[in-house]
Amino acid sequence: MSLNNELAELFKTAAAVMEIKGEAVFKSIAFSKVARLLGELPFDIRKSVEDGSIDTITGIGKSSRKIIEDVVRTGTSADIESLKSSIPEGLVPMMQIPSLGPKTISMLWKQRGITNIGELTVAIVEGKLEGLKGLGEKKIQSIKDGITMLTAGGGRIGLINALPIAEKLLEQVRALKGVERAEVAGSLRRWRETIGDVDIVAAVSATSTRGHDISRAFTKFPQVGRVLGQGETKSSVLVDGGLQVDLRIVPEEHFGAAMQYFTGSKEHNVTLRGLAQDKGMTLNEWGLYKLTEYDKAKKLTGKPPAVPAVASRSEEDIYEALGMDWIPPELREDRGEIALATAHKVPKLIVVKDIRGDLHSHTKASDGDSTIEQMAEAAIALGYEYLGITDHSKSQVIANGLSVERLLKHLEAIRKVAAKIKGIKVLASCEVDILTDGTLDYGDEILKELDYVIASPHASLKQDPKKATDRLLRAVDNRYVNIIGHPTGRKIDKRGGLPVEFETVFARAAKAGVAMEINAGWPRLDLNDVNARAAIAAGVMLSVNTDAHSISDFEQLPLGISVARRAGAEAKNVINTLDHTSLMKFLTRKR
DNA sequence: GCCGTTTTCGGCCCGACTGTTTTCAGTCG
Repeated sequence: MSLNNELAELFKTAAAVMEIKGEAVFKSIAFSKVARLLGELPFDIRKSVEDGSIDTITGIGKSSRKIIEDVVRTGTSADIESLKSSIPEGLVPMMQIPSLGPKTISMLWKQRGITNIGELTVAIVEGKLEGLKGLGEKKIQSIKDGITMLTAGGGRIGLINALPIAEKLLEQVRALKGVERAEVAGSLRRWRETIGDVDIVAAVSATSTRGHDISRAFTKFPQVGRVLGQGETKSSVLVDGGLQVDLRIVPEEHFGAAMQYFTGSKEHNVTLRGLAQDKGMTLNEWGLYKLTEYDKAKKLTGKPPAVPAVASRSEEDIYEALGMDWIPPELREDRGEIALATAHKVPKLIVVKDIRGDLHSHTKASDGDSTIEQMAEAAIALGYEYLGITDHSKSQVIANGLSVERLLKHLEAIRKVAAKIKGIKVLASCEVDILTDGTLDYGDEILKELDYVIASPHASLKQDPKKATDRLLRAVDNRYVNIIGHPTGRKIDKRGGLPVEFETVFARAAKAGVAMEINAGWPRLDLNDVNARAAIAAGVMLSVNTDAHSISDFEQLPLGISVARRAGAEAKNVINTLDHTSLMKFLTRKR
């Protein structure tokens, strides 16, 4: 784990400890913010400590800075250690249990001596929680269920698995009587790589009283396994497979506000609501309101009041009323997008249709399922101008990598297809392994025979940062290398991949004219959004490819595009939006 | 704990739902 991530974990733990101890909530919020910040920093925090620029990072104050400096210099922080040792270690992981929060954990500890999830499980089974204030039969049951869900590996599921489930449910919701329109919100709308739950917002006409019926009908869908909650405006269920799905029902005039609110992210919304306050307004799931009117009415009724909203019908209205451009959901992570929107400088994000060809694909020659012709025909059907055939190199024995002899024959076969087939340029290339020390799997005398070269790490993905960084640098330096494929080799939920110091690699790649791939194949999505964002900032070109091993794999392109969009990429940042002539200019300028 | 062209002190986002409550605390997103 990188130092940034280690520190992020440290601050996360510290925040949890403070919550359990019941310290001022804003302290733990501040530490949570520092944790998130560190996890997303595109550079090594060590550098900021050394050159003093840590002072300029908003969110890191005096206390956090001391903790970070201590850890950088000595490997540990006395402040954090004493905080951690002030409560039993096992209490912190209990925070992961759904429906169990800091207050209850603290009570369980003080009144029943429970200090970890195991003891809690035993206490429930033995009926030792009875008689505790606020813990009735149902609450205990929901804690029990929460533990089961957590230990079953519960939590987030992959984007690729959530998409079809959500699509089906959306269709069913739209078909319900009284529903005027419905859309998916939440992290799925933001295309996060993993999804905690699916959020669906449904609009009913302003005069409709069908909220309850719709809510009820939703909980009766055939794929619903369990109903977690059901109200007039909101229902939560678990569908088969354990995924939580929330439905919110709002009058149509509040649809935009509800979509904005439930799309999140939470951090984006918190910042936005702070901004609304600065402007004398308040923003909630019902709309944007003038604070004076809203407060006055709320004091009278004690409830969210029915005063006219400044904006609520569409998201565009809300952002506009706050003085900014509408922000694409993929950017709503509080990573600077609100400042951009206020300055009217929101990037015109790349879309799937901008892509003119795929530069990473496999055939039967190595470990693909289809022939060169089949892949080319599929690419034509997608409207592509070009397709790069990039089978594996000789070290990928498991993937039937090509020996030099087989490669030369394969190149001939590709060129034969290229000459014959109309309507697409088929490029003869290869996905060449970047070996452990950064040398490539073929010598230059072979590489120069290829139209271009994509070089990727496949094995030895547990190197230390220095070795991993040098490995990629050496590949970037090769005069024939044009693209670094899936630069870290990570697989979502399976392995972390190489701990590359990307600041260094990106600087070199920008200078050398080497593109970095966003591999759209699940579960790679590599580079990820944060690294791709840093690449763009460093002036590096990206290449979004599917790494297709069969013609159906081309369909995964939207996943890669979503990563590019989350990184703030425009078409001009991605080489395979170029027409064929411009692309070849890019690919040959190093030679 | 962090922040500041209204503030170095006094703020800091907001509502729904649940359960166990006779008016609210805890949790969640």
